Parts: sequence; structure tokens; C-alpha cells
Amino acid sequence: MYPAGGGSASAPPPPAESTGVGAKAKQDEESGGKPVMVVLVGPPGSGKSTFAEAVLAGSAAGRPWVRVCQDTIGNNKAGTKIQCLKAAADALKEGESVFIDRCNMDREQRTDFVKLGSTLHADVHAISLELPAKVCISRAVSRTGHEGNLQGGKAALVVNRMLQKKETPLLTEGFTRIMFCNDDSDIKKAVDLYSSLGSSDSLPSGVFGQKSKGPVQVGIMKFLKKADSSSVEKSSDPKLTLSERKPEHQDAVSKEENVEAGDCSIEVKEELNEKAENRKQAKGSGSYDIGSHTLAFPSISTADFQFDLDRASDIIVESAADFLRKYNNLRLVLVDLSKKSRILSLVKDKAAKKRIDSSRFFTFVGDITQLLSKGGLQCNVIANAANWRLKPGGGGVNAAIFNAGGEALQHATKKCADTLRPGSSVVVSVPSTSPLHQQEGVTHVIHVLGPNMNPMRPDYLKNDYTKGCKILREAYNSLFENFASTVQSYMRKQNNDSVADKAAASVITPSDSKMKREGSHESERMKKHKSFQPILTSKKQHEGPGSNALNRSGTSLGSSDAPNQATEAGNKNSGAVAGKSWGSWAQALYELAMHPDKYKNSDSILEISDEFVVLKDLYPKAKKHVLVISRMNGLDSLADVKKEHLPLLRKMHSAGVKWAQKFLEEDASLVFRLGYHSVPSMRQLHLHIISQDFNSASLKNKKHWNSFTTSFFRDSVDVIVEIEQHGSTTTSSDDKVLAMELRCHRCRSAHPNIPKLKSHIANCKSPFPSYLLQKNRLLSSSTEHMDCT
DNA sequence: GTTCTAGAAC
DNA sequence: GTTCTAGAAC
Repeated sequence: MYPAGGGSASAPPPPAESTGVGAKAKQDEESGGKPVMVVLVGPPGSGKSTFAEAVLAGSAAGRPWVRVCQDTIGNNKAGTKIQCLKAAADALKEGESVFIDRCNMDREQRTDFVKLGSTLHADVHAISLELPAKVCISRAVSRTGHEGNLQGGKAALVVNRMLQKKETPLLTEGFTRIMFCNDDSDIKKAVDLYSSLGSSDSLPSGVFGQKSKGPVQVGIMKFLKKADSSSVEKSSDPKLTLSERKPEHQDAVSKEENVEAGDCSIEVKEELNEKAENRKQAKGSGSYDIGSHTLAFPSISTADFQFDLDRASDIIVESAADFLRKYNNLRLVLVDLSKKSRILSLVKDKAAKKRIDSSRFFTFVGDITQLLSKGGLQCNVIANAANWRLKPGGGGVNAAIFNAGGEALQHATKKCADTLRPGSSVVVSVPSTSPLHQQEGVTHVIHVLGPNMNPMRPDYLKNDYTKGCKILREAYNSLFENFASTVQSYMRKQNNDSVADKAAASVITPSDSKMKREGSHESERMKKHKSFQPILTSKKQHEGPGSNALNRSGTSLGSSDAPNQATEAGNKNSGAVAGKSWGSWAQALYELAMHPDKYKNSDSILEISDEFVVLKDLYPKAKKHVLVISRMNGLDSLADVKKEHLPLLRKMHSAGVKWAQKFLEEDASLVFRLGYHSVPSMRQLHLHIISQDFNSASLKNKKHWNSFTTSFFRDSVDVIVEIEQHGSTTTSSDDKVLAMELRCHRCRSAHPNIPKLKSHIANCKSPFPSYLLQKNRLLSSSTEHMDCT
């Protein structure tokens, strides 16, 4: 028996009698209790010492704990790893459980401890403190007063570098249990759990908790202070350990993403308890139902269709990486039956190299039709490597899935489609009568057909890998997009059941965000019936007399070409579509788009056509920042864009490219990005063309920054592709993205506030993340002409 | 979208 | 005391 892992320790085991600690522990060992070695993982300031102290102070269940801290082990000198290993060995031999309190940021740093623990028959756990960089930095910086060898900004630099170098602890390193703590509640639960661990208890194996992706958790500071204020002072020694100062850490190169590398492959285990744990995790103690956001898929075309594994693994990793960037809260799991699966290990390695977030994309060994019952992994959506007839049989995954799905799945599939062409996929809703639904909670199967390199099968490509790779990419794109839209409609359904459901916020679809806005602004709309704010009034003030400032000349709109003129007065505050609420201040672009002639003499207007207006942004967030504003009435934002708007989108894109190129002629050092805000503040679809210097006094706050440097900013090229393939866009961003910590758009380093961020970006010469270097997302003087037409 | 400002953080 | 953020008002 053991306390509930990952959750609260509701039923602490009975306290043991207080005999001599060593003797008692030996006795425990005889009765089945094992000492535990907990390797704490986290940068300076992440709260490792506080964590260990809190357990030491709070442990009432009889398990003897020792904290081995490299900061303090050296008696005022820098401690060494050897000293820590020795102290840990001594404690374990005595039957005491140990916290390894040093940063342990990469695998190499942890290996010796894992080995030691296993040799001495201890359970070896890792607890990864996944605090936002900002919190760690502010704590580390504030400590420098005590120590002095790391001053303010330098401490921030070290924390950043360590975070960039960080490798997520993996079960494959030899840990039996890994816990990720993202916020105060996670930490409190973990502290409670370990505090209540009796001397003969053990904790279930596996991975618990998720890697943090969200914004800074302010509450963490409060908890840490509260947990043990004296120990914070006492134990949060400012000194960095030797290992942290090692030059290789200092040399860490900024990478595309500051996420951990590695795989999170979870072994399929039979223990009921572990399954319960995983299920709990899957059911989502967090903010959303992970199961419904997880797609389990087999490798397409690599089995029967004999597609080259190396090429296939490249495509899987690239497609998954693209997908994860696009959708914030969705999770992908590549599944194969065999532990020795070559495709799994290839994908695992490549994903690690690409530093893909292993909590959102990982490999899993198990039967895709029994993930929940046998593996404890809940995936509501699974993919099938189907055949072109969409028929059962043929062996492999296809046979297994149709088998598990029963006749109900066959019927449901037949209703959706008769055949499938290579590179495409089809979503089938699994009837509730299907065993797959009932036993495994699978709500959707997405049948995918990949390219075939097997001469014995239809559509044989004769080793033409140019074609083959293209088709395989299409297949995965189609699969992933279908998965995203499946989740969206699921969330929409949930939403209808419960509008307040927080889950809705996790994946905001166009209609979700609309609903949200409508709901929350309903009353606001009623009170906002003030007169229309003149367009760009402040511009007029700034420009002074005689300027061509844009402003609204009186109340009469004059023009008769505006289709909605009759209703415009009524729509001023609500927008033209579906009663969406726009504040009066948010209508300036709409006004301009409807009546550009009124403003045609303004310096701010660069171009007017029948379909768009190009305007210098009045509050540019960079040296060059212009907007291409659609003139189509009713097209308020990305959420309204449909396939029929593609020609317009392409024209707007071309106009944006044209202006970017003009600016590049004037200043070849600029780099431009073209894109839309997921959920814009201003009514009327507008494309931003913005130089990536972000050198502007108008860029003032976190929202400004994050709206141009996170997934909130949707590259025009991606929007166009998405509409082409999917018919509408998915805006996966929400307020959380805008509230995220401030990270450099080039090197991804974190910064505590806007002024510090600004001084960093003024000098940062790191290359742009590789994501931006692909597909002409960035436009520079060396970019060849790009066009989406 | 910006401006203003209280109060938190430094 | 000064800097900075975040929320409300517009």
C-alpha cells in the first residue's frame, strides 16, 4: 500500500515507532521497505532546497530523510559531486532516504547518482521542478547579495543557459519514478506525498505530472515562502555548485526552443496502481482533459508498405514538431507494439535532437487498441494505418483496430467513406456500442493511408521517394489536422454542455473564442453605446496642425457604397457578424476599411485597392510595421476566414511582401514577418508586416511582445495553407499565451521585464529559431521572392 | 488598440 | 524612492 502518487496523500501510513534510525531502517528493509533516492532537478532558484527541507521538516511517517546538498557539503567551499555521492552512499547504507540537492540538469550529471542508488537497492526517483525561468531568475538574482560571485544579470544568464542545456529526466536513465512539478499545488502535493511516505511504503513507478508550458505562476513564490521561510533563507544558498559553473554550461548555445530534449517513453506495465495513476493523469487533474487532447498513432507506411524508416522518422518528427507549434494543448503519441521497434527509437532520438517537448510528443510501447486498459494511457483519438478500401483485415494495426472496434466501427467507417487515397485521412466517430469506445475510451478513429513501397500492394511507388515523402507528409498533415478539428468539435460540444467549462479555454477554436467573447461582453455591449471614437485621433494630435491626420469628419458617413450603411449605426459597437462585441476604440480599422477615401490623403495610408488598404501602424511595434487591412465587410478576424477568402488572403500576402521588399530596399538589415493575430483587438481582418528588430517605444508591455513572438502570431503562409487544407483556421492561442514569460524571439532566453528584454534584443545576434527560417516565414534582403498565388 | 494609475517589486 | 506591471476605462 502506498499513498496516492501524484495526487494528495490522503491516507498517510501509520507512523513507525521511534527506534534508532539506522536500525529501524534496516528493519524496514527486511520487511520490504526500500530507501528512496530522490534526485532533484532544477536550476538555481527553482526551490530544490526548499522542497527537501519541507519534506525533512514535515515528515511524520517514520521514514528517515537526509538532504545531500552540494552547496553546503563543502563547509564554505564549493562542494563536489564526489562528496555528494559519498554522503548519499553513506545514508543509503544506513537505510536512510536521500534528497540529492544539486541542479542535476543533464543526464550526465545524474547518471552516477542513479547508478549508486540502484547498486544500493534504493528506489531512484527524479523530481523535476519546472518553474518558469522568470521565477528562478528573480530568486537567483536576489540571492547574489549574499554571495557576490554572480551579479544580477549574470545570474540570469546562468539560469537561462542552464535551462537551455537542461535535459528532462527520463525513465530510461534508470529512474523508477519521475514527477514534474509546475506550480505551488504540484509542489505541495509532492511535498505531502514524500512527507507521508512511511518507511515501508513505496511509490508507484512511472511519469507523473506534466512539463509546464503556461505562464508564470505567481503563487509559487507564496508557497515557497510559506512552506518554510527559515529554510528558504538558510538553505537557498546563493552559491552555484561546481557543476553549474562548468564551462560547458556557460557555453551552452541558444537553441530554437528552450524545451527539454528526450523521450518520455513509458513502459507498459501491468500494475493496477500505476494504471490508476496514469488514468488520473490522463483524466486531467490539470486544466483540461488530456485524453481527449491526445492522438495515438502508428507509424504510417513503415510496416507492410515498406517505407524507408529513416526517411519516415524524419517526416514524423518534422510533422509532429510543426503540429505542436501550431496547437498548444494537443499531444501526440507514436505507438508501436515492440520494445525493439526501430522506428520508435529513430523517432525518439530525432525528437530529442530537435528538442521537442517530450510531454507533448513521445513514443509508447504497447497495443494501440489497449492503451488505456493495458498501458494506462488515455488517448481518445487513435489513428489507423488503413488500406485504401477501408476494410478490416490484412494484419497489423488495421486488423487490430477493426477487430477491437467490432462491427460498430466497420459500419461507422462505411458511412464516412468507401475508399481512401494515399496521403489522406478520414475521421470516424466510434459508436458508443463499440468495445473500443466502451473499454478504451476511444471516441474517434482516424484512418490514414500512406505511400506504398511494397510491390505486392496497390499504388506501388517503385521506390520513388520524392513522391513517397511528399505523400507521407500529406498523410501526417492530414491526420494531425483532422485530429485538431476532432478535438475542436469535441470541445465545442463540451462547451455547449457547459459554457463555463474551463476546458474550452485550452483549445480555443474560432467559434470558441467567439462564444467566449460574446458571453463575457454581453453586459458590456449594453453599456457601450457611446459615440464612435474617431479613427486615429491621437495621430492627429501628434501630427499637429496642417497634417493629413485621419479622423472622422462629422457624423455623416456620406458614402453609399458601404453595403451595411443602413445598419452600421447599430453595428458600431457590436460588429457586423454574429453580434460580436467590439469596443468603440476597436473599430478604427473597420471604419478605415469601409471608407478609405476619407483618409486617402493621410501620410499613414500607403495604398488603397478595392480589396485592401495598406496603413502604417499608428503605434508601430518595430522600426517598420504596417497593416494590410481587408476591405471585406463582415470579415472581422481570422476566425471568420473561410476557403472563399483564399484569393483575398493571397492578395493581402502579396501586398505585404511587396511593401516588405520596398522597406528592404531602404534598409537591407531588416527582417520581416507577415502574420495575423489569433484574436485581434481591432475589428477588421488585418495582416501585420513587422520588422523583427522590435525597436519601438510603442512596444511597451508583455501583451505587445507576446502577440508578435508567440503562437498568438499566425504566419500568413501558415494561415493560407491551413485554409487551403482545412477550410478554416484554428486559433490555439488564448490569454495564457499573451501572459507568458518574456522570451527573446531569437535565442529564446527569458527576461524578467520589458526594459531588460529590450536591452537584450537590441544586442542579440542569435540566429532566428529554425521554425521561422522555414517556409519563408521570414523575409529578408536575401529571401527570394515569395508568393502564395 | 492606448492611457492612466494603484500598488507590487525592486 | 523609483521602476514596472496589470487592470480598468476609454
